[in-house]
Amino acid sequence: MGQKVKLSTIADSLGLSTATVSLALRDSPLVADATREKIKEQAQTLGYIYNRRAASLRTSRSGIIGVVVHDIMNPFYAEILRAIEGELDRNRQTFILSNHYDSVEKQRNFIETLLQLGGDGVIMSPAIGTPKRDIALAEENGMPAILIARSVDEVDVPIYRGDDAYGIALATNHLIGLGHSCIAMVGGTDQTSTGRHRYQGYVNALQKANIEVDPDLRIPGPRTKQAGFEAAVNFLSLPQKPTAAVCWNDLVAIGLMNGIARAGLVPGKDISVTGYDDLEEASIATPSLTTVWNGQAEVGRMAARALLDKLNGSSDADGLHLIRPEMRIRQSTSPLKQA
Amino acid sequence: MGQKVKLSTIADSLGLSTATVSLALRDSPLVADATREKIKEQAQTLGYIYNRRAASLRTSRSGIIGVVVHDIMNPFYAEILRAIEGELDRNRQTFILSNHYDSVEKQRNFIETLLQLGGDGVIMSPAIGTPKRDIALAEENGMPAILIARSVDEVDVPIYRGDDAYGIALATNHLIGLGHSCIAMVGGTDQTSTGRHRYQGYVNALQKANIEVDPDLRIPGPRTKQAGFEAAVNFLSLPQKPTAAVCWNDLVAIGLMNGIARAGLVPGKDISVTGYDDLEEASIATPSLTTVWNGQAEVGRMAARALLDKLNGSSDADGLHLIRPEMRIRQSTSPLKQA
DNA sequence: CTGAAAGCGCTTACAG
DNA sequence: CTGAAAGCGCTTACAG
Repeated sequence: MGQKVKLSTIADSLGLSTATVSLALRDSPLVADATREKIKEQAQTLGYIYNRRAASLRTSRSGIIGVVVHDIMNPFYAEILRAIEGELDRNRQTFILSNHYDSVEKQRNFIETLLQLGGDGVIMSPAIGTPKRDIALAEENGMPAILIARSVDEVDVPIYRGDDAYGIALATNHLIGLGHSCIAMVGGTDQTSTGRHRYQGYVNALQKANIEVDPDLRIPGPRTKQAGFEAAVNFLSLPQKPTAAVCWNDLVAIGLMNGIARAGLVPGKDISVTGYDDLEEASIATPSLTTVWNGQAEVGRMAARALLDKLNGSSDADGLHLIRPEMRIRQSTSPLKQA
Repeated sequence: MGQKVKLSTIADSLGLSTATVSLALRDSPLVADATREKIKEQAQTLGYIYNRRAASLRTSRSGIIGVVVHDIMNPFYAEILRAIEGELDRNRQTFILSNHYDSVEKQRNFIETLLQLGGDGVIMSPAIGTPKRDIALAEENGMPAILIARSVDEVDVPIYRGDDAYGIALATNHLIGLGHSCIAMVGGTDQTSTGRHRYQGYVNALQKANIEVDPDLRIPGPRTKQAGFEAAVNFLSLPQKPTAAVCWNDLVAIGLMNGIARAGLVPGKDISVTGYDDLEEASIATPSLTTVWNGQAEVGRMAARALLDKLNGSSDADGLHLIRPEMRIRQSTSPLKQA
């Protein structure tokens, strides 16, 4: 430890005032070059550590940005976070990460902690059931919020996410184009906006192709590889014998393919499977996964940019910004085999 | 925004002093019950937000703990982080996460930022080439450090990691026991302590079984699924035609199996493959992965505990703590086929 | 170009 | 059981 080196330590040792030292260390042009150099050198040799708490107490800007998502370990969020990190790093912001695991309470605790630390802003993929007052809590205390991946009704902050209904329709149409008509939808939940949009997109595509929608072909729930794997049993025992599955995301699709393979069938040949997100992993799965690119990196980058812009005074990013998904056709889908 | 509600706002509105309000909000027994209740109610209605920067400036304790690892998106670290998170949450500490991507500079920046924020401690999986002075930087400024997963020479802080040499020998012996003698080692690097220990463990096991060690059977480098997938080409074209692969970790093993399958061979039957870590994913891979449990959750939990204990004054955890790995036998390994 | 002084919002002895 | 006052380490007008 030793005794703390602070501005006044440097100032005293050089016979200057703390005001001058403070200005010099932040490269103010008010300080003479020679003085500045001398001060910086001294700071270095004394091992001075800038106290951001003290500074931010004074300036009420902390350089801290919070990010809270369902689960940072989920590769979907991980890819978004990587993009956010890149953007914030470039702007020398510290970011604090948290999972809410879809607990509104955990999410609120995080927002409160962030406020206590004087966070400059927050990027969040809201937990299921997030009330708008939780977002208002941040905004009203001067901490702007940006939403990613999911919407919250009646909230007018910037939102960045993929166009889910459009994207899932791409996948469904792809399968219909290959001749499939008995197509199951595996995974997702009506409790999130994303879940509702994706199911709706699937239903729309079927109807447009005059294929009857059978609610029993929906296996709701799975959102992870493990759950997709376990869902294979249900999927394979559906009385309608689907020949294809539109999956909630890549994780579910990969899990489902593993489950199908375990049962002795060949995914991509016996059963066509589509994913969603186009994770890095999708292209190295076996078979490589036909999926829908969902622009994780775009979402992360744009959300971070929007927040930084907002902190710098501009605020024209409010409202919904949809990323347009794109089809990625690989080996996990193939034309319907004639019986 | 409105004007900020602070202690004095509450104090003034109730005709009390800030000292009393401060004590009441932190449940000091010095304050009369009735007064405390009144104060808490008022804080609630005014929407008071505790200013931790101000408090920590005074107390020099921030409730912030930093965690920096190679890559939080790597499931190995993700599983450790999950355990750390659980332990810190329980103790109402905020944790700040960062990747260093094996950049010593990025890691040092993080440590400095943490010091500036008044971090109470740091848990780190040190970047390749971390000099001991970077750890000293934290320690000397009153921020204790705990190492996980990797060691740094000549540093006497607590270290929690698996016993890599022992663990990889378990995997190697398992394959030898199945009759394999031409066993490749895929992935890892001599630049980390972990990499050196694992290769050494592999070499030791072979020598003990009187199997000649062929350096060409080592394919160094891969540490990700993608890299493991790509390494399959090299692996399959080795002139010695190995019948088994000891992989650096589960990710490499799963990638390698995918690559092997892509080449028309059946992993687990034609080629035996072992992983390392026993990620959640290992058991749902196809074939399910024979691997070595590496105690990620243990490491995370113990490291967090050690740090919290240290912050509370005890410090008997210095030095190396090895978690003993265990074999998990599944479907990706099988007896050597007789030619 | 540099310095003296106030203040950011808390907590903590110290009095009473 | 409650209050007055100092101080944590900065930054920012304001003077000179």
